[in-house]
Amino acid sequence: MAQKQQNLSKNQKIVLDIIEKSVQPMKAYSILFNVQKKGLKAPPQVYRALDKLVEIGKIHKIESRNAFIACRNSACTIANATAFSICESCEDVKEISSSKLSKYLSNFQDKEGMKYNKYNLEFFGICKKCK
Amino acid sequence: MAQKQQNLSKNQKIVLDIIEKSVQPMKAYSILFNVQKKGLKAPPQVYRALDKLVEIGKIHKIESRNAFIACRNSACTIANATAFSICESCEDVKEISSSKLSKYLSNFQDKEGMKYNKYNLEFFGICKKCK
DNA sequence: GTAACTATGTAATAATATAACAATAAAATT
DNA sequence: AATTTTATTGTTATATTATTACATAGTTAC
Repeated sequence: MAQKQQNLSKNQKIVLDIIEKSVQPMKAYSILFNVQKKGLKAPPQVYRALDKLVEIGKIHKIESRNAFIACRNSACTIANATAFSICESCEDVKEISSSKLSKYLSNFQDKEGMKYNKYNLEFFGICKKCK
Repeated sequence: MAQKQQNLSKNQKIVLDIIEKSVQPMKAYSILFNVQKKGLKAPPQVYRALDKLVEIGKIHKIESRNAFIACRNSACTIANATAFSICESCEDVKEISSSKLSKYLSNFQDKEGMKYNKYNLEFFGICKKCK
């Protein structure tokens, strides 16, 4: 599914483009290497774009892997409720889009009654292929 | 609650000790700095201990913060089902121990029926103090 | 058109983590 | 007790991930 790329700056488009073309999460320096032919030479150029893209929900950071993956959710503005399944063997990562799960977690309240505005959930296991 | 420290090596005890004394998550190099008086001079000494302590569930890594916190759960062997609440203002981190939540997540299955053996969940918000 | 804001380019460096290798110590086996 | 195996330690160097700081340029709002 193609994503709207309006409102994005030149560098943000370049970085998003390379991430969307990758099935798997990409590491920042791998992105940097891949966009050097497009003129982005230094880490801050990549990290700034990444920060913005994460902020607006176009991509998500897989925290346990320090890697970035394009958001494939229909809405694609869900920067605040993310869930992933990660295969510990082949490192395949998939975003989980379960409205049941997201409802459950968005409504979750801890004992002190603290209300959360954001969560990130990472599941680990062995995928079918690797079994 | 004091934790059993049998089976732990010298360096593992030293590192666990410093983490348990801290209310808040500690970063690896902050730990290193703090244990230098005890003779641990180099990063690998700390990282090895951290790896082992994470593996056996004595501590957990807060992935979004690259920091380590002592496990306060009664069982304290829960290395495979972790949930935290993180205040984005004061960076206060608390481990969530809700059997309801852990049951829900441990039983969660995605569309492809992949079964997970591990998860990590991080909630973000503003804590009561900071409100 | 100028002020305020956003984005860019660049160099340097900070922060986080691992590889590789030599040496010791502890546990298990005989 | 000697041997083998396994886990742990110490150390140097380096790899990987991310930010600071500053100069410049483009855009938007008034």
